[in-house]
Amino acid sequence: MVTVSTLPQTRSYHHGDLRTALVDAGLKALESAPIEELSLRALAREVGVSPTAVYRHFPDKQALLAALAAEGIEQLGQYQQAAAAGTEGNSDAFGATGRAYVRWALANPALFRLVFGQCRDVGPSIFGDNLAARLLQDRALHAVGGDAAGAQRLMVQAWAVVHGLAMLMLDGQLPQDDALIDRVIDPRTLFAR
Amino acid sequence: MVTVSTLPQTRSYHHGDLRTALVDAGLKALESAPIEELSLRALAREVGVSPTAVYRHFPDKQALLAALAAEGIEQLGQYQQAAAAGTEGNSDAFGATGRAYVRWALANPALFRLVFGQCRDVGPSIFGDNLAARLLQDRALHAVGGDAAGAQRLMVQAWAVVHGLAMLMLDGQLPQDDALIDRVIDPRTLFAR
DNA sequence: CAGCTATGGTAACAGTGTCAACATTGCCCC
DNA sequence: GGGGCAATGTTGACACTGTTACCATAGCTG
Repeated sequence: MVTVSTLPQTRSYHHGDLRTALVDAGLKALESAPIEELSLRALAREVGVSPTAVYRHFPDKQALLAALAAEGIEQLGQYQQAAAAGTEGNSDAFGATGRAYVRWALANPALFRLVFGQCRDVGPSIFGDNLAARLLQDRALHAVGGDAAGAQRLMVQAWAVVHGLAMLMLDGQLPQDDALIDRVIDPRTLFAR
Repeated sequence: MVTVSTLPQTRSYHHGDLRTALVDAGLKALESAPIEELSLRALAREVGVSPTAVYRHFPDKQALLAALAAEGIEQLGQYQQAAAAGTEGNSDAFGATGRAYVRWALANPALFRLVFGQCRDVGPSIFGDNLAARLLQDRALHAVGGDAAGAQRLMVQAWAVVHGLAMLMLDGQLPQDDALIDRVIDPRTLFAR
């Protein structure tokens, strides 16, 4: 997504596509600042519009944040899907998508936090109906020998490891070390077979 | 900690022990409201003091939050230690402290978030020099057969699972189901031996 | 072209963190 | 015991925030 729309040169009274301009500005802001420092007025200023114009497109700040989070989910999903695509049938597909999850989080800290702080049901969005999700589910089923409950458990365990590692690294509790990611997310040592 | 100090009945100009009163009020506020809704002025109002009196004891809001986080670390550490105490020598000491970690997080959501969002180096505080920590390290060493690097990896993996599960449950991504905690944090299925 | 509706702007309000200047108090030392 | 000083608390103000009520513009539709 992120249709840049940097063409409001016509400086007319109406902006043209304020909504996506705000979302884009928000995403850009989140690249270099934490969520708490994201202000509606600053965004409006950035886009060259009055503070209250935002309210023609979002009922409140929460709604804008939700829109940003939706973009984040989309991007994370695509990133995971891309990571999984290269490893079809590979026995390490599970690990590959997990490492992609963590790397995306480290690359987009504020957006990652926003996604999980703002959205309910991210799980279905990520583990839902897409390539990466089906790969994971298949692999989980194989790993536990066709036991559905066991596969469910394995999925949650995997999600927890990956999410926890990302969070601990984002919060500075663990070094953001690429090699550490590989060492921790290693299906050979992580889960009992 | 949490020395209640509810004895400012003398209504003198000076409060007596404003600092701990503010910390206590902050901890109480975090029991029923998220961090973003915690305001210096509200806290001062609660304690019966002018907004700027806070600045005689904390250089800024960040410092107050840090003090609250320190209390949180203390409490979490004690809770873990208590959980580990009952399982000395037990083969499930590892799992027991992990489940305690998650349960404490669910019981103190805002404080848990504050601890990990505010403090650097929580790891050393928790895995440092205390009963729970030594239990964990011993158990990790035994599990991997005396290999120090392997034990380190196991510790990080365990922390990640536990932290991730707590976060996902706090953020509503997974149901806050007690049975689910037990199912996920199960050393028999979690780590390869 | 008239007018309605979508979109944008102005002014204002309550609330926030923070600073500078002033007030009060408890305590130490002569 | 009294003087003075440092610790502690207060007042007033500033810049900023999200949000609302009301007004202005402009683009589409009849």
